[in-house]
Amino acid sequence: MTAAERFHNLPEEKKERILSVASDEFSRKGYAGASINSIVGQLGIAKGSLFQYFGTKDGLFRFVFSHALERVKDNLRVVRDNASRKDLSSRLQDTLLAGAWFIRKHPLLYRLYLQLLTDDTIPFRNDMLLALRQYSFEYIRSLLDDARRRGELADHVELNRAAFMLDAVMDRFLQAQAVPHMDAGLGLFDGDISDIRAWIQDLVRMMLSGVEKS
Amino acid sequence: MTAAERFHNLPEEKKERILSVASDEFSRKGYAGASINSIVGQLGIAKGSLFQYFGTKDGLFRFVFSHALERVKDNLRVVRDNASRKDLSSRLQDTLLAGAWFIRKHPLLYRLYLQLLTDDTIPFRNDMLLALRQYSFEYIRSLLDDARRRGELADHVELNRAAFMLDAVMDRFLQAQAVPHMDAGLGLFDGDISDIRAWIQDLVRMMLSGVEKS
Amino acid sequence: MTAAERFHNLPEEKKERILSVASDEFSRKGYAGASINSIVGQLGIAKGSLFQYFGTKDGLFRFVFSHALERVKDNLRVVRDNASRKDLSSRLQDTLLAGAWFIRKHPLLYRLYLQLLTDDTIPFRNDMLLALRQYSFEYIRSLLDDARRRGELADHVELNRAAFMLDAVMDRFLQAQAVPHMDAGLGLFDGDISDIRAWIQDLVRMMLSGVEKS
Amino acid sequence: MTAAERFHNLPEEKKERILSVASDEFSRKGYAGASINSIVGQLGIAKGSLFQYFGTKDGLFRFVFSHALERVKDNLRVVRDNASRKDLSSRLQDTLLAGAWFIRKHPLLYRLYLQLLTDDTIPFRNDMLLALRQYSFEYIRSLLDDARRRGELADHVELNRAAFMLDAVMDRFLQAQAVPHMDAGLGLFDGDISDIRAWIQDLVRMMLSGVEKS
DNA sequence: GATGAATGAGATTTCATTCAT
DNA sequence: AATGAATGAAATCTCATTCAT
Repeated sequence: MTAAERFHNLPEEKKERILSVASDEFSRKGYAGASINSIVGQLGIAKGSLFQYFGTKDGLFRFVFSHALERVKDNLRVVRDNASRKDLSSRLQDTLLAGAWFIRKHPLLYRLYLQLLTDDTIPFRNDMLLALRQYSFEYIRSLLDDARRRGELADHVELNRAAFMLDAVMDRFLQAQAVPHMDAGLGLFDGDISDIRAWIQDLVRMMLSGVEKS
Repeated sequence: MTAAERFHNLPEEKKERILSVASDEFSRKGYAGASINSIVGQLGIAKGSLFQYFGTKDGLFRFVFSHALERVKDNLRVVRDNASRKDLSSRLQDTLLAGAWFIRKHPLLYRLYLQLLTDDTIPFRNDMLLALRQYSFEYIRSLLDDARRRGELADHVELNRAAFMLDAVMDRFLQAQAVPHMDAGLGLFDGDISDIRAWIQDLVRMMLSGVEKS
Repeated sequence: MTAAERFHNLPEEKKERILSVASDEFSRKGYAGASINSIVGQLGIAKGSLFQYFGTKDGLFRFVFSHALERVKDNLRVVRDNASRKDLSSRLQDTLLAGAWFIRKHPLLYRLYLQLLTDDTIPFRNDMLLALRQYSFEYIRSLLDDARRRGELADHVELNRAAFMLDAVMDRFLQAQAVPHMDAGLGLFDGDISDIRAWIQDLVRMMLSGVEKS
Repeated sequence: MTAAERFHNLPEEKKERILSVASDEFSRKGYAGASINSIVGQLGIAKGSLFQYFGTKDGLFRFVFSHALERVKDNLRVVRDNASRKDLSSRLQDTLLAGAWFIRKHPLLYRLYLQLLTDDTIPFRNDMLLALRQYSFEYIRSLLDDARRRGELADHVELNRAAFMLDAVMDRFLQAQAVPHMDAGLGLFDGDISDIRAWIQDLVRMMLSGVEKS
């Protein structure tokens, strides 16, 4: 019986507690800084048990990360299906709103992703990061492809570059929900989720139509 | 004599070598993952010496980070002074070009900054991060304030939000120079620096005037 | 019901598989290096089961070892009975041939014996080792006693010393069948079993020239 | 500075104590059974120090083993030089006597060698074992080559087989000095070293009757 | 009777830090 | 001022063993 299977057989409640504590530890301290001792201490289980479930620290990190990624995909899938008939602006707004809501509910997951950007010591970092960026980029591209087909985009717009820009702004917007100080101390995102609708609308409008006087 | 003073008295060449190796280690492995052993091993100096110069690992990291920040500020100062008379589009282009050039020359410094976003174990992380974002945000705001004064911006544009968007796109653009895979594997930035002028022009045009068919 | 009884009640096929895998593990890695995890992993049975059969790691090792010893005794018994009428030279040759054949068929058992020579941590090691050496030594002594009775030996030959010498040479000859490199890389024993008859004849002739009545 | 160099710089007395305790541990418990904790406990030094000197457990074992091997070679070299003019019988006697004396003085070293025979988990075991057997075998061969040149050997004697036999008997004789019970409980070697001269003479006579020109 | 989850002691190894030379 | 030997806490990981199901 493999390590992963052993974990799978645990009661749902225990699995969730373990994932939650481990996500917290990794997202707060990074891969190298995270401590198995600290995790089992918080969980109140034996050190050996964690290694029965995941084999190594790498194994635990990978499990935590892919679990998080699945959650993100689930979320995006729902958004895409519900919004497939609307115009580009509405779909971007829906995506951002869903993303913000998700991140506020699971702030650790986003921070896990940020670890990937910088930490060379994370095993399989490159694979994980590439998979993630491709997933996000291709989602945006599919929205733009639809928009072009419907004639919503100016002719001169090159889709890869536009996708890059939209991805960047949306990603930073989401980052600001999870990482303190990313709004430069302006307190832009301290309120509850309803306050950010106006932000989202304005952001999408600026991206789509610019800021210059015409 | 304090630790910092001891470091200050070293020959310039040695100081540079120490900073360079330490930056490399921290930016690659993060704060927790970095190893003093590895640093002194690469440098070929005694472990005790490093502690004479910086007191603790924290002290070393802080010194490395603030040194990097000073370099970034130097760079931006030059850009600002040289470009103060141009219009918003030109100034953004100049900034992005200078940033890209800087990051390609000092890729480690940017990765150091990314560490700050995620690692709670970094001492004084919050202070450092806030200082950094404020510096960047205020730079963009000053560009926008000038543009409004000159009547270059549409009336409805709210400056904080616009600054946020510009900051986001530009930051991601710079990120893509330093972190592999951030361009989703499209190889957008593999060429040399002259290849990205077209990118920068298009990016700035999209930010300022949008992508939608008018 | 005792642990041993529980094992005894298992189907013959299963018992053999367990003994074979355990012998392999112990003979390869020594007592301390052997891992119960590895054994049950290879067997595909539950860890708890092994402890039901043998109680402890010690118990398993002791069982494996005495089982092996019984096999050796069985083999020698057959040789002794079949060869009781021949002269010393023929009986030594028969013994060596039977020994070589046995070791090629059960190489692990011989290596198990070698473990005993060195590993203080093996439980009851001294008892086991003494029993084994006595068994072997007395077998040789009995051959020599017969030879003296038949007048095959020179008068000056002291039987204990002669037994020691014969035991030594024969043991090393057998060792060379089981342990790679004991022939100093000459490849003396790489061929199949028929190739070693000449070796055996020559070895016995050299040994006996020293003790036989001329 | 490498680990080995660090050890080299220690005061002679300390180095000897460390080697002695480590040899004892390895030779008593085997590679896997030996415990770094136990070694540093006996030495009264910090665990980290041992790793500064030898890097890993493997490194420590290898150092201990090659140190032991050098001692053996030193011993043999002295014997060979002092005895080069004598006939085969005298030289074998000298070798055995020197070997017995050496083993009684350093019983651990011989037991270290026995570990090699059986333990697959010892790093570089095959290389070490082959080197050792070749060294021993070639020493015997050189004695026999000399003897043949001097016309001391019967024509029919094949040198490899004769070397094998001599090596075997002598090795077992030495083994009996270091491993209790190898004399089958007869107490043959319990006395002091002078008692074994008679043994040696008789052993050599028996061995050579088989190979010498009559 | 068989299972395998749980355990926690103990294994090897790394680390930042101190301090005598 | 520079060194690097010494340290011991803490890291990851393995292990034999127990016991409820």
